[in-house]
Amino acid sequence: MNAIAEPCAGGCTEAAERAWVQLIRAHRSALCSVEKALRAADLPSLEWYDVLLELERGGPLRPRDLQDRLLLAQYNLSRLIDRMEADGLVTRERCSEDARCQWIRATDSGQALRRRMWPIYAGAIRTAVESRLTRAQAAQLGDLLGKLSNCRGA
Amino acid sequence: MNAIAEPCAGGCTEAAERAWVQLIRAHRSALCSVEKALRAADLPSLEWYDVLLELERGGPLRPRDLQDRLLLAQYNLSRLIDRMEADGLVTRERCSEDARCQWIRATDSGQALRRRMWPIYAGAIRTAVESRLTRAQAAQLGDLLGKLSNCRGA
DNA sequence: GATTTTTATATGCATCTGCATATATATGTC
DNA sequence: GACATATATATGCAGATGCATATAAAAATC
Repeated sequence: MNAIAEPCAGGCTEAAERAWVQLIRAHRSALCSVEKALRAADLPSLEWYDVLLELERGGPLRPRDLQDRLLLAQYNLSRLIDRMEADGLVTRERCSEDARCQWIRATDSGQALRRRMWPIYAGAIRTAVESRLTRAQAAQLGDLLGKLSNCRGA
Repeated sequence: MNAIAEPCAGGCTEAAERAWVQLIRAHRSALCSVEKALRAADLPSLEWYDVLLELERGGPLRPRDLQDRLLLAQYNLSRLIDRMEADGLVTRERCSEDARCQWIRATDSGQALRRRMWPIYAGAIRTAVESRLTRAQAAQLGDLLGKLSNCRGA
């Protein structure tokens, strides 16, 4: 997943192109620094954080729900849950109404891990965003970006 | 690489957090749709496009230069060039002044491939950005995002 | 109520990624 | 100019990703 620059012609407006390119650069730059910080602190990747957070927020969730909220591909999420389950961070529980589904729940140790991750994560957000934008600019950026999302993970 | 949501506390401002979360969502959503379109058209990933474009723009470049411009990790780029070379899209050429370096050049077939990719790519940019933002908004988004990038690939 | 279609999840396989480290050449220092 | 250090690139290996497809249960259709 990438793409950092391309010429305009028979294509799209310059402004759109620039926004696109910068979106990719900014994302790469920001993500790369958080992931490094997490690894340096011997913590797992952000995906794990996101899953744990959604579970804490939304009570037990089905993989399907996580998939929608996190925009992850189905097969990826399936294996992510495998790994997290193997690490004792979440549990799977077949649900009675619909035997296809299952409830995923964060364990105590999962919640504890998430709390340990947050300071690192927040630090990265401060470095990547807060230190470079005013509050108003950050708010505006959030609004503009909000208009762009909607692809389903798979 | 991910992260889609997390609570604020002992961390960062709400505005920064929201911008962050939306950055990740927007990126995931946008990238996912282009990559799908490219695959559907039986074309390689955006990374390949980016490399080819940089090479066309900047004359022959050293892997090191590409690494900086595309924010790719050194070992990743090294193998990406392997693959592209194997497909006859770029050539490597040891350079005389510094025997550690090499010049990477796009072949004709590389350039042709890039041109074939562009319409798909541009279409994705239109869908992801142009159709959702006014010109002015896109320009503003580009500016704000521009303030966020700077991590080196490795 | 048997058959098709749809939804939820899992998995084999090839490819890609990240990490740590290797190799080879250049540069700086004494 | 020998020796430490820095720069440019490559690679073995483990783990993650994407694709296609499998399984299994629900819902819809007849």
